[in-house]
Amino acid sequence: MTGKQLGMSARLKISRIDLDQTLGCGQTFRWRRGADATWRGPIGDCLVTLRTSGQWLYADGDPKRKDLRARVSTYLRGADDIAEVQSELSRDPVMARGAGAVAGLRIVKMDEWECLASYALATYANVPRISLMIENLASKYGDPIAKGVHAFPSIGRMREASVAELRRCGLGYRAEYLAGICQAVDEGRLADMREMPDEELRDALLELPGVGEKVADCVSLFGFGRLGAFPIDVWMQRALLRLYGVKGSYSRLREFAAGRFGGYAGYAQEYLYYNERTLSRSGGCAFTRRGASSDRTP
DNA sequence: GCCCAGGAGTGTG
DNA sequence: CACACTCATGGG
Repeated sequence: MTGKQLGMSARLKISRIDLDQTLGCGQTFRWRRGADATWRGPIGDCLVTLRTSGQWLYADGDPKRKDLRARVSTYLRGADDIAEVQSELSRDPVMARGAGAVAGLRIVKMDEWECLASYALATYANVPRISLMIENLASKYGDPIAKGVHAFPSIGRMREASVAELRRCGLGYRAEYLAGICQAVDEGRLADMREMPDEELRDALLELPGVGEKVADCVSLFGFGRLGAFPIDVWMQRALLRLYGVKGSYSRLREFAAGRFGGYAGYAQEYLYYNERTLSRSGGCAFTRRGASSDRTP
């Protein structure tokens, strides 16, 4: 093929979606925002550019992909009923006050393997560095899918790499964990895990080296689409203390969240995470503990 | 230079 | 059960 390809375009209706909230909140690591408010990133082996206009979401991608619309819709969980999510969560007064400000945030549905490997690297590192580690791995082991962009590497391809080689991608001590996960998991195992009930899946993930409760919950939520999962990191500890006055062990906070947020705890978690990390940085907290907006910075 | 980061594993009280 | 310590390294 010679000459520039315009690429295939698809138009989707995904209720209330906000790409900045959804792709910039830190749940996923490979999307980049352009100055024109477009977002570019890989979905599997397809590089996609997204933009919103009015109530429509436009997706541009590889012209050879006939399933671009389906891929994007699945990835952004277009079938989720956000009105119902918001309604359910708003039985909690704190959520009732702030959830509307983040109604455009959707949990993503990442590829299971990409999610597992990515969050295994996400321990004790900030989001920019996690992105760096992943891009290093992709450019070294992933198939090229566009100029300067590589797909996330397959399990098989990454399994062939030595620990020392992985470490050279800047993984630090995480290299051994990733290598161990590659040994313990294959496509068949991931397929089995898709069929497991939530708790069994969580236990299966916890058996993997370098996977603790927080990573297991992230992978359950963003990789396997279990919306009841509630990952707790330092930001969530702060949010739960500040907004609900609760603190304690992981299991204690987890039980609090399950009782308070139910089956959509994953959405509540991401709402609070986004609020704590992004909104409170600029002094514009959507969620407040009590009173309408009395504790906002004027 | 310093502190922090979407923690987990291991050992100890 | 709760802590304390270590792990390796780039970002802000």
